[in-house]
Amino acid sequence: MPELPEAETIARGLRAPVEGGTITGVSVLHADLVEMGPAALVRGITGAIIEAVGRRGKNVVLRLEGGDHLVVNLGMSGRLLWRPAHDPSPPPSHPGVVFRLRPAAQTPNPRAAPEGELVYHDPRRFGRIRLLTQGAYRTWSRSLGPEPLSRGFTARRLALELARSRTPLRSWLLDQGKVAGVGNIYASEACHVARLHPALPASEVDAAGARRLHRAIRRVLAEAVEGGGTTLRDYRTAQGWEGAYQHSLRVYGREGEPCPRCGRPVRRIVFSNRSAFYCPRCQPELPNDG
DNA sequence: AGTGTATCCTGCAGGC
DNA sequence: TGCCTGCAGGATACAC
Repeated sequence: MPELPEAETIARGLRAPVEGGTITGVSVLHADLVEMGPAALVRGITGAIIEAVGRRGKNVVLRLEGGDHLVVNLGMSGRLLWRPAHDPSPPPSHPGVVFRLRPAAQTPNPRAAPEGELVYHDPRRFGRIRLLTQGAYRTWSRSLGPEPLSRGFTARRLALELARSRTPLRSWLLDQGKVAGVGNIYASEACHVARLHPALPASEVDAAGARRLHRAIRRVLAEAVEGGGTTLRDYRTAQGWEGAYQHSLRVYGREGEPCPRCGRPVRRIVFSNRSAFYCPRCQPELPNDG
């Protein structure tokens, strides 16, 4: 899934319909999606007002009145879909949890205001929904690395952290404790933009490489947010639309196609059981190769 | 510490 | 058409 740009796009699309709304009911269709169990979720959020919709890493976060946070990790195939009342479009095929909402905008007769639904949809059910108290949320958030699009994510900090690990760069980037929100697609894309081999040990990235990587991560993620995310198969925005960034991918999923920089065929390698895509010419094995 | 493997699941593409 | 295999954006636990 959904990596940072997809979670960000979903969060943005939920703000208008959801913020300020009240959760009037919850239906849990797949209990395995709810970390603390359906009963505790229903008890914990029914009647709560959603104060803000945000994102942390790849997670969509609903901040509730009173300080609790509803954290949604979309796994591989999760969607968060806003369905206005009386929406004529067909309902989601794999609903897992349905939140019924009374919108913030008060009509003259609030009881007449139609409810909408926020549907968590997830065919593979790798996603997880959890309700955290304010303190638990802070603890969880601190376990994640910096937000790559925030000011706290600096080239200097990145260089210092890279130097501490010999794990392959792609694996390092997938570690949510190092940088929050990068997944397999954008890890390959960022490595390509930075001209660093995905299997290069992190500590072998030199100072110039770390500066390029810092810029590349931010550029790729920001571009993908602008494109509304990457739809390969499952991802949709909160409105059910596909993203557009799949048309702008440089190397991910493009084995054998020409590198957009030099024209050499893109290669695919597998390590840690996952594919990485790279250009053998632009991203040589060793930092001072080629 | 880091890596490979397996696990949770379903859907889909490709080969036969 | 149908069966089988492999693969997929994530996260975690385990053995080595």
